[in-house]
Amino acid sequence: MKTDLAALLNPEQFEAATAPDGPLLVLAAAGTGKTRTLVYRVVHLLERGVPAGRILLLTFTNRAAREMLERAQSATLGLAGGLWGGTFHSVANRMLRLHARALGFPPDFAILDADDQRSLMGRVIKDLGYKPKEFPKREVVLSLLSGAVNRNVPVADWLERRAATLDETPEKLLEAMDRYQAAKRDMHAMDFDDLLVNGLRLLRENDEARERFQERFLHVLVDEYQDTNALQSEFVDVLGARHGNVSVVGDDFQCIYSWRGSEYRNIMDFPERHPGTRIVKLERNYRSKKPILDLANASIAHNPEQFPKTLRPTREEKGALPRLVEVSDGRAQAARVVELVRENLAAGYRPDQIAVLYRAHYNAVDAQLALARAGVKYAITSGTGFYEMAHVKDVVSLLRVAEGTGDGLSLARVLRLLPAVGEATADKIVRKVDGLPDPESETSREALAEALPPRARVPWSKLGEELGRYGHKAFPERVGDLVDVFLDAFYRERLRKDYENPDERENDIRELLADIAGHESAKAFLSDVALLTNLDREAAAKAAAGDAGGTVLLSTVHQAKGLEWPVVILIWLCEGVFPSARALEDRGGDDEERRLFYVAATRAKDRLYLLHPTLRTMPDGGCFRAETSRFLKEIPTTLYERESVGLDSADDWWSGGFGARGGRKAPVSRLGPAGEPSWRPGGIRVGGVRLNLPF
DNA sequence: GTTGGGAGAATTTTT
DNA sequence: TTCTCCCAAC
Repeated sequence: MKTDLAALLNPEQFEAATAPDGPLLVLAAAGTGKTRTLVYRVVHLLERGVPAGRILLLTFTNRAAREMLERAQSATLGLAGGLWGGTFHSVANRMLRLHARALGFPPDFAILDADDQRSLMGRVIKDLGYKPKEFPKREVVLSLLSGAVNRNVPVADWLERRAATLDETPEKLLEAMDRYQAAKRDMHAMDFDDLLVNGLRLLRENDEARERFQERFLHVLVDEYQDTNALQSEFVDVLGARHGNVSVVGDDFQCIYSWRGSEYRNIMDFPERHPGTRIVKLERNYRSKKPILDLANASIAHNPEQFPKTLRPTREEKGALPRLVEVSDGRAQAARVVELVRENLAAGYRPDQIAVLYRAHYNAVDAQLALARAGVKYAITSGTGFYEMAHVKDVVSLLRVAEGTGDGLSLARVLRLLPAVGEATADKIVRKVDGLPDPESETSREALAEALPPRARVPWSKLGEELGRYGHKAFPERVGDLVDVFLDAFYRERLRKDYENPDERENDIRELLADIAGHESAKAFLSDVALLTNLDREAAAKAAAGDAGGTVLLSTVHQAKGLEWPVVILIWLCEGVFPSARALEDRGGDDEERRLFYVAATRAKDRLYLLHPTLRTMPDGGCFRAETSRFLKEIPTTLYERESVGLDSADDWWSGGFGARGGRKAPVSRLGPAGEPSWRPGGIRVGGVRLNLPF
């Protein structure tokens, strides 16, 4: 029985979902059922008889891919099995694993995450003989390189364009970048950008691979197309060239990734690059009440150069005006957030119907603290993901060594965990064993042990013996055994010495083991561990928690994209924070920040709160006046109501009554709390998301 | 070469 | 507050 799409979709959505073969561009404003339409297009294709294996669905987050696949799967009673869906990075990864040799890589090439990239670049710069202060920071060099790569521009040209911002000659920068690229190649490793670059190169240069995938994918569908960069749009074009069935969905208003090379012009140029494109516009908003849309529309109207588009509300019930809340400073803001959360809970909303959104992770600190103290359950999407945490990466490196897929980096990482072994010793050994010891060979292990300082030999031999047995045990037990020995031999002690929360970290490792056991094999886990993000673990953790009402979510606006909540509390609407001062330095930065504000506002269904502190405190304890965000000032005052919470409501912290902190009548120059963390946070961790309490 | 203490800086967004 | 870097002592 076929799904009755006409009954489920409005006429425009229906047109998009059931459009005949050929290129299709769906311009979908926020909350107009974009994802729904794309899901039902997949459903339509499947029910029309297109085999799932011949459909490719590209998204920007794994979460989006998973959600869409699940929905398609249930709508078609399982027809969607075998459909390829995922981020550009993960799909490229999948293709590269199948054809790695064609590009001179082994199929089990490693993927460097941001942290690996940093250390590799740091090493390159050091090897070139620069002292840390003589050369731009490794992050700067990496981001320049990435900027060029993602725009598909020669690095030299890109450096020339950025000449004004450079502290070093292009020649020296290029030298460091070349060395970095060569080092990756020597290690048979790719970084995130390489997945895109090499994925595209594979399709362009390797006839077999190109034929295979072009033929295979009868339909290519792309979500959030406005966020594609030069590499990604070409990737789509090449894949779709054979059958010409490329369906893309996007909203130029919501392009918020141009800092990493996204080109919203891709979406405007799509019809030119794909002659015969059918264009469908979705403008009926099903999400937000009218006052929220009015505010969002008024804000985005300040941006030049967009496809003209107006969100039309379908929810005609009279909603409350968005409320602008002025507070004295970050702590008062946090207190107000708690009150607003409580008010809305009292009004009948569940915790998971409320979100607190902000520009940057660190903006969440105050609110987090206040919610924790108030006993409100919340979850937070933090900056460092589970798989990026040092102790998790230590274990992953160990696994790489055991599986024999390790490179010098992972061996060095494991060795450095031994007592009395530092960078130099580890490097010496890695060079000696040429990056890859044979864990099964006793002589190889002994040779390695000889190079170790005496203190490290006993712990190493314990681990070495287990490594020797590793290959003879079954998965996943062998992983558990290995990690147990690793912990007992020396790692537990290391955790105790280096960190304040060794037990929590050991728990993370147990969690990691459970995760690994959920995979088909250790190798399968290793091949995509770098691509797993904290968002992926979110749903799993939520399901595991099994909370009926869920939790209030704290999130950056970027990570909130594509999601919606009845109640949205947007904080830190100050000049320099939102819009971010750094972002404003870039060309078009103002526009992009405004799009980000638009995304934030359109997450709200019923109620939108816009908070802005009038004071900002600095890390050193000083403070200064914070200008109201331009995004608030440029909106007609009739579009929101104003509530002022002056210093009086912040009096409690002033007099020390703020929670159990034990107040101090602090002068303005020292607002930082001075108490010790004697309480436990009331929040939960979501997936890899850790509560990093600042004190 | 390693380790630990102390000084100084610091906060954009993500695959 | 934490992170990073630098320097002196083992």
